[in-house]
Amino acid sequence: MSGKKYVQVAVNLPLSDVFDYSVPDALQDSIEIGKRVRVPFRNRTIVGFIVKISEHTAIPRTRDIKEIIDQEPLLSQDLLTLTRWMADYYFCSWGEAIEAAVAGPFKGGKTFVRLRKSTEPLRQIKESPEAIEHVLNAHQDRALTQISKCLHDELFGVFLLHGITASGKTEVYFVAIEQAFKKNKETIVFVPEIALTPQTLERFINRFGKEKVAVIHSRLSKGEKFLEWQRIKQGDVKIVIGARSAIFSPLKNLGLIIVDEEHENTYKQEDVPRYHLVNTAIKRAQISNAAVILGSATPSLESTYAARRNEFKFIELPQRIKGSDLPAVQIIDMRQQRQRAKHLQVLSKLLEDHIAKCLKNKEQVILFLNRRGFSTYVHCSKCGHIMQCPRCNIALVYHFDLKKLVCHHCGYHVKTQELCPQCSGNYMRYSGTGTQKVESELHRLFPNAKIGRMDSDALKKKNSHFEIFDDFKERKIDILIGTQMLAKGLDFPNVTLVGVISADVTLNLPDFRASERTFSLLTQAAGRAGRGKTAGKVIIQTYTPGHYAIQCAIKHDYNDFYEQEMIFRKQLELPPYAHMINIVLRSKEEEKAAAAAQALARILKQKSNAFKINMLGPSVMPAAKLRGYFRYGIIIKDKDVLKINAILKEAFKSWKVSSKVKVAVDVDPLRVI
DNA sequence: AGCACGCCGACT
DNA sequence: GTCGGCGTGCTC
Repeated sequence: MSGKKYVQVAVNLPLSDVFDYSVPDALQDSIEIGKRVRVPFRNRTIVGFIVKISEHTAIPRTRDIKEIIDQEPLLSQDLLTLTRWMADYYFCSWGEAIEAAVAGPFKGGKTFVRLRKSTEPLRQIKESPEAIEHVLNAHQDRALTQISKCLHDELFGVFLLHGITASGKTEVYFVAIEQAFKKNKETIVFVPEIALTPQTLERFINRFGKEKVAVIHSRLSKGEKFLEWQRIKQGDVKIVIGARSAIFSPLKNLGLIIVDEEHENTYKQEDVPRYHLVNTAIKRAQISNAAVILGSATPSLESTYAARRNEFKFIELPQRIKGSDLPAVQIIDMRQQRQRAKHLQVLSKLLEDHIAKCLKNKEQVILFLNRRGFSTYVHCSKCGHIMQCPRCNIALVYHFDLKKLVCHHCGYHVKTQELCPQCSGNYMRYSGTGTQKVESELHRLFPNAKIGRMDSDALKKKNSHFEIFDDFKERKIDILIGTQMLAKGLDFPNVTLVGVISADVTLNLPDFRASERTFSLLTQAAGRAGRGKTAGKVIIQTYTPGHYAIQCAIKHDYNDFYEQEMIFRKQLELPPYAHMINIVLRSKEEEKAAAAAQALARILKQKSNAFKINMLGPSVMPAAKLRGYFRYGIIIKDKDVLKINAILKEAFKSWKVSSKVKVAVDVDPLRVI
């Protein structure tokens, strides 16, 4: 006869503690770690997760569990361990981390989703297994020798696969997956959301068969997500392809994790828990003794730094697989263009001529501009009034199709008006260039060309991610203009010219990663050119041609860029030399946010006597006002995130934040905005 | 995060 | 008197 049992329950609230509950006799036999329960919480009932079962409790008066929701545990011990680590590292509660790990259809305590046969995510994809000949070149072969050893020994290890664009990284992935499969181990493959196209999935399915592959991404319905989750849980699936959240797939014998385009910023979750997939994937692999392959043509500085310190094993694919050369990159100094023409041009003469030549040769063109809309800046030339977002105080962007001014931060929009709201003068000027203006300029210059636009605005309208890509692939479009989403890993063999309308847009952002972003974007963009038989050409327009991010991109020289950028990072003690923890305090009342930030800073300063905390601020955030909130920030830089988090936890315990002030902690932020 | 409790001013 | 706005504290 066993005694009374207690369970520790984690709840999806920003409360750091777990809560002890007693188990009524009737439920004694069904309690299990990883199951969800309904528990009384003050005057309401909430859903929580059982994380521990014990015979004792330190709590004087526990309340009974009301109900056990699941027949089977929703989360394995491995995933509980992973989420516990996430909570510690990314400064959230265990319950919040677990909630992120629970698949869509189970959110909010939901139990069952009735599934129809028709909701099979891969149904549209035609299976056409071909006998592809997998001839690996010497570099690929060498890469695999190292990875194979790790897979064979079933040991944890991280490989950084630095392969230039079109160097055959995917084939390396495929063979590694096969080797894991031979060991009866499963693989998770991460690709940036945009690459989760039918074309990508087709490659995997043709290689491994529909039965073994599951797909997880945000566009699946709840029913589809449930179906995929269930297939994985039952052990039917050997390969999961997905976006970020696939890291929580309920695989039992995880052997390999592949993160393609590991430098991508979509791998960082922007809301709680603010985890980075690469870091989290490495942790999960460590828990499961699995191998990790991080692949990129432009690895993050963090990853290269880790590789140089032998924390990751470094593998290089320095040649394009078909032997074609990397495209020639030419810079156009827009300062001189400006002197020549009175009017500020969108396209330089040279770029215009090259486009014309391509069109004549029936070749395709991709143009990049990392800015949506038509005019990015609207002001009154009489009184100087600038049209700004009232909630964010940043310039509104004119959208031609909507005839509206739009805030790209918060989505606020107003109809355009003829007269200046300040002086009522009729002198409103529209300046600055967005993708829509480039599109209209192209129509003017090349009236016979078929022109497509690919940015988040265009996608909303088309409601399909792939239609434009398909049209482009089938050559129904001659010139495709788009934002950075166009640069990512896509393969259009008939593209011979890539033009970057302005390399300065990303370079001039108030962001310590601006150079890294620019170099990466330019390199990736250049990689879209000349993937077929005809050699490619890349033209970059810029006002800062001497900048090393641009100069290194021309030379396709990652290492040179790395060395130069690391000097700057070292001087300012920026990542990867230290981790950053960004604390943002926001309030609708500016003084409250400022006061709270100062109070927190004072407490941290006191603690810094004992712990040596390297703290910046409190200071007004670069985007000081956002969505109507005034924002103050404190940045802490340290090599040891867990140590800082422990100190922060202490600080928050001893200090009560006013309910009018909201606090957000972002560990390893991509940008400090 | 919610929600209750308790303290103040203002209004039928 | 009592409605309600807001600061404070607690949730096993």
